[in-house]
Amino acid sequence: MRVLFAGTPAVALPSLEALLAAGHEIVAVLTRPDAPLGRKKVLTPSTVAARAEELGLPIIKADKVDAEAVAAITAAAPDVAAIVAYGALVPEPALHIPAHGWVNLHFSLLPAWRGAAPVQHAIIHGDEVTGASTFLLEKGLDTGPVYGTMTEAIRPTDTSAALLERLSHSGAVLLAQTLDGLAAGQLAGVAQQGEISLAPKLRLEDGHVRWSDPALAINRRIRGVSYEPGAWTTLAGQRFKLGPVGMRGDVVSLAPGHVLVESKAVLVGTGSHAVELLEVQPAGKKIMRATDWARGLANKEETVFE
RNA sequence: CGCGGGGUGGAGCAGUUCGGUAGCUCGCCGGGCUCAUAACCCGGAGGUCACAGGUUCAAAUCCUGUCCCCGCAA
Repeated sequence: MRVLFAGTPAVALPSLEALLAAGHEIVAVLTRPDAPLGRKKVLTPSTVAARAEELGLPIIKADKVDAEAVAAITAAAPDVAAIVAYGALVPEPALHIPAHGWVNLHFSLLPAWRGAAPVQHAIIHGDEVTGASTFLLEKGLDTGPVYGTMTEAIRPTDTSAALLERLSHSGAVLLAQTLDGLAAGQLAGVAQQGEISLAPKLRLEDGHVRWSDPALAINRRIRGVSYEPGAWTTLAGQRFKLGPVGMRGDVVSLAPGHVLVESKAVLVGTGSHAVELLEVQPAGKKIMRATDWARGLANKEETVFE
């Protein structure tokens, strides 16, 4: 089929590759415009744009599907649009350009975790299983009929970044299969059934660790917000970033936020038992092992996170 | 010129206010103790103190400029 591929970040890349490998004709790639990246604000093309460039595919750069984008898409005359983490909503009129509509690869088992950050919310919520779904895009947010799903176990140490990486590959296979099914005319969408939950985009504040929370909740929150927007606490009023932590159920006497430096481990008290810090990043410093950070601490006994 | 922190042996830091050739906790190498060890004891290697210029008898430390890293904000 003639496919319009819409996607922006690295997580969309496996899907693009899978569709090409499956023999679909990518008539155009819709992606978000180059954005300033990092402190130096270097204008950088999206991951998808960069790859599409290499492949010599026609690229449509738009931060939203406006009249100009609609014209470009129409001109490309796709039979179907495949959309994976494009980064903006597709307005109603554009949904009807391809005969088969827009097929979205979403990283949850719909109707669970509708929204921009399904993987993150699944981890924070403590789900043991998640997955990916392909469905027909319609006006409502992630509400369309589902074409196919695949499941993926959430490992106890999974960060959103790691889980999303796995899902981006397994989901790509699902997306390719879905398009194959549509091309063969053998696939019909099924209305979403089950408990609905919402997964709005995470804010910086979502990464703020509350030490009075139970260790398990803290562990999940940190993994859920890693790599973006990142977990943090404060130390002496300054931002202190946290990598995933280990669980130390044997230490229950440490007050929330208080730090205990052992010879080979750095522990922090929570509302339940202690957690072990593994990688940390104090303000103004590079990311470092928690044990290294603790080595340079002036007064270890008085170190308390707010 | 958005605000701020920082560049000191392999790692994390102290020392910079009040100049006088470098210290702490580790790691590493060798030896010892031990059934054994991430524990302990003894010894050792390793640093042009980011870079350049300046002041001075003398600069990690004072002055000027440059590069790089990071937190915040956008």
